[in-house]
Amino acid sequence: MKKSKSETAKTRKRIVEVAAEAFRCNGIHGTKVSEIMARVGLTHGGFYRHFSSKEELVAEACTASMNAIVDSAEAAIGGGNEAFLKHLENFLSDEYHEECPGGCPLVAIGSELARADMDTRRAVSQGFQDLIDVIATRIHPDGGGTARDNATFTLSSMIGAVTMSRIIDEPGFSLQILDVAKKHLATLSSEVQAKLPKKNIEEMVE
Amino acid sequence: MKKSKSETAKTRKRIVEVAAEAFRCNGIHGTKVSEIMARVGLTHGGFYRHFSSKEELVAEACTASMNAIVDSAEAAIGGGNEAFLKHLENFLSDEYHEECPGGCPLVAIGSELARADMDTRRAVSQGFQDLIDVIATRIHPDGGGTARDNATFTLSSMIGAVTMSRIIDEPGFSLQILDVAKKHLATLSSEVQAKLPKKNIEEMVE
DNA sequence: TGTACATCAGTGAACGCGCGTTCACTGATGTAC
DNA sequence: TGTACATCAGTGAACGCGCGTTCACTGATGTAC
Repeated sequence: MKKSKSETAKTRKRIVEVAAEAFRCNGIHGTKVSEIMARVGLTHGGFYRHFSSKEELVAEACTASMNAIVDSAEAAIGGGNEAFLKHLENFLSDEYHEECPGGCPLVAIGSELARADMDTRRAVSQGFQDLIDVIATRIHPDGGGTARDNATFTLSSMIGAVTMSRIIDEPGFSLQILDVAKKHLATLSSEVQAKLPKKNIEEMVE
Repeated sequence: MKKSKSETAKTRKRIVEVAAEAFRCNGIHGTKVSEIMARVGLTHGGFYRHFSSKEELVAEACTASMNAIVDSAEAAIGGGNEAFLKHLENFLSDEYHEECPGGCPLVAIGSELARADMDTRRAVSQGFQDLIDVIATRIHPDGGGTARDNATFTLSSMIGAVTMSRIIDEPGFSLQILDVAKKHLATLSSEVQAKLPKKNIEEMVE
């Protein structure tokens, strides 16, 4: 049953993708290696041809999840200020409703990540910094100190809001938490627009 | 080895206290029943004289953790506006450094809570709402709509900041995340003071 | 190009450990008379 | 008040299941000649 190199690589990638989604849905502890492999269409024994341990997979899956989020944020930046705001607002809605596929590991497995091994935390930290950079660039093109601070606060407060909305057992209140966060997002955005000369905003779109 | 009723109750309470701290330190999955009992000074077998399952203990431990936080917030409200602000700022410092005893479960085990059973989530949700009430009262005595929204955002953004500061593997950046959140806390506070007539603030102290 | 051998992705049974839970037992305290 | 029995918190061995990991084996593909 030997496979070609490209097929092997494809399988490995598929395992990472499936794992990333599973971890976000059910947590790291809540996801079995055998479950991931079954979802890929393989048996669990073959897992160790691709990874030396579950931990190694966790690190790669988190990297993949973070990269996906950073990429989509970078893509959204091309759509102008309002489109980017919508993109952020989306994070405060879809996340909560769909729960599974399009999630942010910082929210979905946040407290597990704080106790994860070095590689995983490093990967996730890098992704967080990248996200901040993207948002800071949107807030102010030179990405200077204040813009970065604002981006940091914006991101961490969004993460807090979604985290809480998922813990709360009363759907109406969950939505309210997200709505309040959205309002603050809008406030920030209008402040930014008021401060920046219009042409700067145009330039930002590059 | 039969114990008096009050002794039995004391033991049970002690188990809850120890468990609450252990869960916050090492997570729910990361804490063994036997470990909790050992720390109380008992063997694991006796656990089931007090609780029907680990899950039941989780719910009670979370209730205890949340109650402690709400109580200390309520106590801080008596110290005036500045003292209360300091209290909130503390949440954004001690939490991060001491990591263990004085922690908030919403941060320490946030993503595990989102997947916890009904009783646990209900207990934690109640605690969150209580905390919001306390903060809203401080922001505006009648605790009306806007005050509650502000309190909600304040709390959830604080939770996000501490959550992220614990995930990030670079200590300097962790502190920065917390500092940025503190700055926003101060901003909110000064806005509140500017808006409220001074006597109202005095009255709030009751 | 064709043949023989090496490689290695994938299989599925089995291992081994951890951990929640159970259980027979102990013995100190509470209770009934 | 004193005595006999019942209760039940706590003990520690054992159970049982789950899950990460290992391993002997298979057979299709890659490689050497």
